[in-house]
Amino acid sequence: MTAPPPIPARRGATVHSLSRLAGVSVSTVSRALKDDPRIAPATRRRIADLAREAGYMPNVLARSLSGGQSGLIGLVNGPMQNPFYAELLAEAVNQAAERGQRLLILHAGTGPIEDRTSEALLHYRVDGCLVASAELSSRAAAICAERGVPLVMVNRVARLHASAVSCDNEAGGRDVAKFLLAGGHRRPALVLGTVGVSTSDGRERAFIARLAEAGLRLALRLHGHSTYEGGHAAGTAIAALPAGERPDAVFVLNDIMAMGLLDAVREAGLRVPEDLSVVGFDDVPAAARRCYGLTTLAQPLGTMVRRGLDLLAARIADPALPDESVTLRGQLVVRHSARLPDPARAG
Amino acid sequence: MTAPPPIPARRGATVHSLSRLAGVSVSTVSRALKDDPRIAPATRRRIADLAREAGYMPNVLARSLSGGQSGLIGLVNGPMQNPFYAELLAEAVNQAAERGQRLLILHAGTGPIEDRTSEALLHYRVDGCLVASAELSSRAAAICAERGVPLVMVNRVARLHASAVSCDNEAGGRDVAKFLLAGGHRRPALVLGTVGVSTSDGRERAFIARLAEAGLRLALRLHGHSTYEGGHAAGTAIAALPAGERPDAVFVLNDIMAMGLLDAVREAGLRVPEDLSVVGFDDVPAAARRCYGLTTLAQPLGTMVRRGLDLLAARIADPALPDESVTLRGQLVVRHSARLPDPARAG
DNA sequence: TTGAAAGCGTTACCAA
DNA sequence: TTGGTAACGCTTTCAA
Repeated sequence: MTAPPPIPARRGATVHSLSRLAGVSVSTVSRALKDDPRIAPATRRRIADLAREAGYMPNVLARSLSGGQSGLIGLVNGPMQNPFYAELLAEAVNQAAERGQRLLILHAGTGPIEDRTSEALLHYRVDGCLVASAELSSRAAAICAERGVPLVMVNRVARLHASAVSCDNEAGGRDVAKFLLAGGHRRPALVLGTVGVSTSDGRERAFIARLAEAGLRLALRLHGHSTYEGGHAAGTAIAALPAGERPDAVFVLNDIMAMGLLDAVREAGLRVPEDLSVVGFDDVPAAARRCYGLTTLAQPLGTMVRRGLDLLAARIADPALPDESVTLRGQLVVRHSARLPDPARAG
Repeated sequence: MTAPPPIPARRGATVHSLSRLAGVSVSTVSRALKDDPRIAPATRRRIADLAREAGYMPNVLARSLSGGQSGLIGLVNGPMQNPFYAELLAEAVNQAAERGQRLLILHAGTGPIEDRTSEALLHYRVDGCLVASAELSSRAAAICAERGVPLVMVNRVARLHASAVSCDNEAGGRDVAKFLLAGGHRRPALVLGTVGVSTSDGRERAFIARLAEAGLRLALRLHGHSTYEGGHAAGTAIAALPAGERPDAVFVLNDIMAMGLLDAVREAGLRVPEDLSVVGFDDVPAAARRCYGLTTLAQPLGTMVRRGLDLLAARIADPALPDESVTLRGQLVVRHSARLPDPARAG
């Protein structure tokens, strides 16, 4: 009868077990593992080999406990039914991974954030947090500031205790107005999303201001939820207007609503852009599909995320850095949901 | 000259600082904070108050170091351009939050998973991991098994060292075949997504088997990337076929491709469903939009995620539990992208 | 009902 | 170039 085989170490290798195997101290192991130049190359290699064989996996939780960073970036995201947020998430995940950081999703949805959620941000000691949706409560933001957890708003205007990166909403609103005016539209309407979204203000203000310069006023101003359904409802309402009162162009403040609106007005029998021009904002991938062909103001999402992570990284390295806002210029992508400028007139 | 005000504790309250404030030991604080019945109610309340005032935030990293769980669930997700994965993510985030767990996103994209990514799973000591996309390398899976990290495949068939929850792909394929046959289609085609996706096999096999029972064979079998563009390319190819060789129905194995295919065949001038019936799989939200009106086999995504988290929770509690596969029945959602069964014939 | 102390895995400072 | 040791914040066992 043979002795039973030794039970393999269930809990994996640690710097401790490696130090015993290598016959060196834990500090040497720790240093060797992070390629500290002070460790003799031979020792370093030996430990690296041992670590590989043993299937050593550093415990980042322990590492961050010991003064370091967690490598965790929090993300407070908007509703994933909106492809803009889906894309934002994808960008953030991939770009963070390139920097050796991981995304902890704190929220992905509409509506206010539960207290439990905003606290998780602190519980998990994220190194920083990207906020792309419904405002974090000011209390949560204040706690983050107090604790030195940098916050960066993405596609949201700056707030107290947070940096921000967003599209130049004023320029965007103005560009859309200019484009619509050049197209000869005389009865422009505006469709806004969920109230209280900070980016809407700039877009609306600049849009209206530019119209005013041309002596025009808004023919209609509607509010809806920032969803496909919200846009659909707005479109149905517009299509139901008597022809004389109907706007000849609509600026919809985000693409997901613009798509809903487009479907609704077409269902109602209106032709786009002959009867109604539609312009969106965001340039989500689906906007390019033939069944939408949406003219829209593209946000430079990849760059926004990159700059957001940059701001975060800088503040993680030096928490004393002041809040900073960066504004990126978007670009009008012309497709066929809006009447094109008359060459004769524009010429 | 006044003494400078004391610098506030920069690093937040800890069980230690609270114990000093309350004049009790750290163990008492620790216990009081988790409502241990052994602590006198008065003490408990006093400590709770102190904790609130001090803005105490437990450090879950430290907690999990000390033998507990991290509360972190890993997610290896597919490309977010596919609304199916966006929805899956949203479900997972919200349902995990209800269970007091947070999602660590390890991957969100197409293509193989980098080693760094799959290792992060171990580095962060996730309690378990949901895998919804491209296979984790077998090596990673083996390590997880060895380390006792439960894995649950979602919308993927079971693999070694992992539980799984998926839609009944066989039943789904059969249901679609039955529906198409009842609609009088005689030249059915199949469009598959990215090769090697484990769920495709069952759908295809059952679809073909049911056709065979009716004496029919596949008129065409195409492969593409599981993207809108992949579907679009397939649609273009089908529309380019001479009318005599063209299939009269296509079963597209996922909705994102079905939408691309739908747009492509319509662009090419075909009428759906008069010239071609299209049936998808998944039932993503956009499938219901008027411009698609896609008949598709709906996956019970909410339930799939729920059962997935259940499987995980059970294995976190008892790592000795054997792997388990759960199969959920999907449901055909009939819209107007496919010719309806002839009532007389279906009689 | 409460306290003391060990331990979780790492890092970093101070010696050697 | 390497080792010892004290944190980091929390939980838990064992005593009292």
